[in-house]
Amino acid sequence: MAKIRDVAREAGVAVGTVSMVLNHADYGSPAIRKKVEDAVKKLQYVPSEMARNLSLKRTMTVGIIVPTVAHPFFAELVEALEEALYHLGYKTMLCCTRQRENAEHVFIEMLQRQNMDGIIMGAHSLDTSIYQGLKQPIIAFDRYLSPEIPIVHADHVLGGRLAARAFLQHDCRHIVEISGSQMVETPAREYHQAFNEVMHAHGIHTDIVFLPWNSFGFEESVALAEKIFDEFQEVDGILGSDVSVSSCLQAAVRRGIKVPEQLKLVAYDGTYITQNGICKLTAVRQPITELAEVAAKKMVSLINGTPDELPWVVPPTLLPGETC
Amino acid sequence: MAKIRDVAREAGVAVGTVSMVLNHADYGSPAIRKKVEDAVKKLQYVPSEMARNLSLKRTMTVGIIVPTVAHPFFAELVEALEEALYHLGYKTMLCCTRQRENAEHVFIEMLQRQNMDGIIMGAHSLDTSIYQGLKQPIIAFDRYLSPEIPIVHADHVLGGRLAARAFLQHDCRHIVEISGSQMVETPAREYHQAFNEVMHAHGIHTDIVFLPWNSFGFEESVALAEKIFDEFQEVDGILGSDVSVSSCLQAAVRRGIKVPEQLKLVAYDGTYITQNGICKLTAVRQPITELAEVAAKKMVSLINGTPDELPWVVPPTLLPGETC
DNA sequence: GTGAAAGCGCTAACAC
DNA sequence: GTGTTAGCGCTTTCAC
Repeated sequence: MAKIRDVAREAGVAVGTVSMVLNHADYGSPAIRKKVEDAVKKLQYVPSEMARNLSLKRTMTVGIIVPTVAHPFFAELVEALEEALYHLGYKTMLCCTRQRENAEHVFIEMLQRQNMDGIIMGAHSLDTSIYQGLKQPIIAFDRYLSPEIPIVHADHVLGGRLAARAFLQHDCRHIVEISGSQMVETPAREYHQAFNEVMHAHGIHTDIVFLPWNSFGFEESVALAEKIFDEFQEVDGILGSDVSVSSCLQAAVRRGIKVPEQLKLVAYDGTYITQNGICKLTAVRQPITELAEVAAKKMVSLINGTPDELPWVVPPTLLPGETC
Repeated sequence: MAKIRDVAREAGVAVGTVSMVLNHADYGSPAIRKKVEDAVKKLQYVPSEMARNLSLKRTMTVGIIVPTVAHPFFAELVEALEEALYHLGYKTMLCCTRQRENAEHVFIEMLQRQNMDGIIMGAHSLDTSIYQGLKQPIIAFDRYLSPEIPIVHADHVLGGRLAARAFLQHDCRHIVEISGSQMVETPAREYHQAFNEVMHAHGIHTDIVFLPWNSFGFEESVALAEKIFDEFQEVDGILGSDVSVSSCLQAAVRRGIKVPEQLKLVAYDGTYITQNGICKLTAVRQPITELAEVAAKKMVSLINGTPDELPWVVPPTLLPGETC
């Protein structure tokens, strides 16, 4: 493996010159540049990123922590983040914590070891104390981790109102809301509050049921759907995440409940699964791509210490469908 | 940020001693070890991974290239790989190529720059020439990339026969197979061959339709499902990937076609979506977790130059369901 | 067992 | 402009 010294020798210039030519497009005379480039080609020289990292004290790598990637929302999120980071010149390190609770500690430690320039945290975290006093850049995605950690999220108050507006166009009397675990501190909780406010102002009854902690599989969701139909016989509207609501749709089909005639459904998230089921689900779409772009850009700003003016909150939209 | 020199000074020992104590559990007297450990704690010393990498010429990082992560199969695969690599002490770098064709070049270059110790390649690749003459460890996942690149995959011949056996228990006369693009060189193609052999031996008619190149969305799959029902009115069995077949199931429900009475369905992959739809899909399950473990272990063996005896091919199983 | 010192390969400041 | 050189922080050989 050729190193920079070999290139310098081959080109008949100094090491520093090679480095400058390679890293600064406006350095050196055309003649010198050509000599260096020829030498690089001849020796098939590829600079060592590790040495570069050590010298520059950065890795151009951002870590993403999510509970799982086998879930439509996180899958879209991770893909969008990876894409956004890539275009900003950053690589993506992935950590899925669902199967091992301690993994986030390890990942945070990796951040400290400077293996990564920053972390975008999209996983639930019960123990937020690890984040206290961390100097390195962290951005939370739709999670309250600690007062100092900035957080990117959709405008869930608007989201809740959009969902409410959808239901209000019809004549629902009893709406069941499916929520994530109460243990998780997330802004997403606000959409239920905003939704309830509107519904109660209109005298509509709402019940709320909770998914278990750290539940991202379909199994729990299917089970919960069945339970809802068993417990709330008179339910005529359901609001919940894509996965929850699509499970409800399927359960409804199995039970011969007609959607949207007897039951209205609104999914919160609007990932690809709302568009490709038995029918298109009416959904509040979280602007995942935009959120990912904001998170990525904010992260780069944080790393470079160059603040930007991007808003931390992005508005969701209503995706019309056939279920409400 | 404390460095190793500070720790050495604090502990009253030499730099080399600190390094040895930290990296070799059996080095040094208990007294010395304690002195070092105390100093580490006092200074909150965290070793720099970058410096370590440069010295050791390795990164303990493996890259994973997939077309997308917003697809059940790849989502499960990536998660399983990340998990397996984690337990082997490796970090996971993620690259999704669906949205940018050139990304795999960049990733391969990163491999050369020693940013990663190896790559597990799960993406399609039309231009396999980049892989020629690469010295660094690459493992292909269910893809033929180049003769020298080893490949981990399920036993698709067995998979095809399992699918055939499922259909043969019923009285199908006309089966449509949905296949990935013909442009992709993958062992997975073999399951169609094996399946056809058995079916034709039993005098059963089969047709095959192809998904477009690089198609991993549900949209294409839904469109194809509709097309199949339009074109092949007398179809009474469908075999294809999870996504394709679940799209067919939904299209069938919309058209009032009774499953399994009028139409038998077998999904090839057996990801979580086969278990949580309108009904459980009968499926040939690719052993994703095992495949990921094999790939991860093989990768580590390749990196360390310590060959193992694990088989490269893992048998699939039949997941009983309600659709065949 | 311990300390000094030579790398690992690159970057950038500093003289020429 | 160009060449020299001192780091970046750690690992590990090699004398003591």
